[in-house]
Amino acid sequence: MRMETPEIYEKLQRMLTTAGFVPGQKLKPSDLQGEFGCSANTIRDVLLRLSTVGLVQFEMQRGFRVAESSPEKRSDIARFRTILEQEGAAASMKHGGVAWEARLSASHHKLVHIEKQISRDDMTDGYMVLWSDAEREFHETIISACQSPILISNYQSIYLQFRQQMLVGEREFSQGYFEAIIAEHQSILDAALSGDVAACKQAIYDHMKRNF
Amino acid sequence: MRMETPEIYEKLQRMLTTAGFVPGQKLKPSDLQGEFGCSANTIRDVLLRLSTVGLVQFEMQRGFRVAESSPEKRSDIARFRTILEQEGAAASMKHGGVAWEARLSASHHKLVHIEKQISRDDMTDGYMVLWSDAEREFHETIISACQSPILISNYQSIYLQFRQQMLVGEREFSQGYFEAIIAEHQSILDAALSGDVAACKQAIYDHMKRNF
DNA sequence: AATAATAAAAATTTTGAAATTATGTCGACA
DNA sequence: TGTCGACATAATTTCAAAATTTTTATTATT
Repeated sequence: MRMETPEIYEKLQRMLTTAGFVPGQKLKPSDLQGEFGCSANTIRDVLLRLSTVGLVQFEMQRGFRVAESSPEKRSDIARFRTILEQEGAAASMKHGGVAWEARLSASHHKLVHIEKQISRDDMTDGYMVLWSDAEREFHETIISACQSPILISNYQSIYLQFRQQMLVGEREFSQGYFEAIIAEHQSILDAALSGDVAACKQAIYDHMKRNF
Repeated sequence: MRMETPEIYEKLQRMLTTAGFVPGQKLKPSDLQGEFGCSANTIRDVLLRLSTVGLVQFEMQRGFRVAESSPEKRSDIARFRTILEQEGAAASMKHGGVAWEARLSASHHKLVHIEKQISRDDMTDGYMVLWSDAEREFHETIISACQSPILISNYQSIYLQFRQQMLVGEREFSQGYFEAIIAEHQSILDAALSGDVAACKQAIYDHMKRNF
């Protein structure tokens, strides 16, 4: 299966943040080469880039590994993500305006739709991927009007790392879990639209604190 | 002049954050190859890594350029750095303890020594490099006890980008400039040692706000 | 004279192989 | 029996050249 380099990057990023790989697993360019139909060096380039985003661990002369996972690291990433999302949300509320509120409302609506589906029964893999994308879009929309490209790109990076860490956690995706999440997302939306910055920061904290 | 890959990375990073390059300047692997005595592909690897840290701009099929510089970008980076340093400092004050306070005190002492030298007359290039390193060490020490590896590595990255942006600013390195900076560093130290988190955050803000 | 098309040149990306470095196995010695 | 060292194997890094793409220069056409 022949692929262009940007496709390979996307594909590997998705594999690293959704499934397929075990933390700490070795990533040999010569092995992956066959899977993507390119040379080992092209894989190397891609892995090198993924390593600086934190999804892949790289050591000179020792090759690449899937980033390790630990409770401490999970907690660290969650806390850092909280800081960025709080600051980004506060700035968005300041600069956002009606257009931003509309976009936020829309992305939340899409998210809720999927979450309710899952909350009932449909927890198939396909739906989880859909949910994953919708959740990311909602959270990225929250900070999207912060007028800080740097904060946005750093947030995107940390969000992917967060996703990667959550894979191994294998927390209980029980009924109550999704119902709680639905309520939390609603709280964040309400606070954001109400204009109460402190309340919004608090809602984001409450949403994230289970991962601390 | 033959160099190992890690050396090349260090050297290029320093060149990008101290002098030598014009923002937006093209960085051709085939040109730099001669300078470091290695193949163009090795340079490519290094530039690829530097691009994900934000010091170098990379576009598919269009090669590498020194990161662009603009007042908006400078301001963005300064604001983001402020957020990270404030949060990092607050966490350090919480977890730091005496050992951290001692390290902070020591790095500040070194910094002041150099700054007073510069403030008098000695603004030669060599001293500026010394000051640059001491300033970084002081600021990195402030956040060093925050117990968040992620925050620390992100801070280091943004600090380098900040330095790079400051190169073109060419603000007035006048007498009063350094005297003001000395006072600001002192305020940060005092607040950090006093245990007043809010005051420390304020001092950091006051130190950075000239770049907003 | 200006614009579009074409051709030449330059630069970047990809490749496959060579050189270097790490890893694992086996046997010798304590 | 356990440890250390040498050898063989595997993997990674570096290289130089081929293939692709972009950029520049030239020519033709309106």
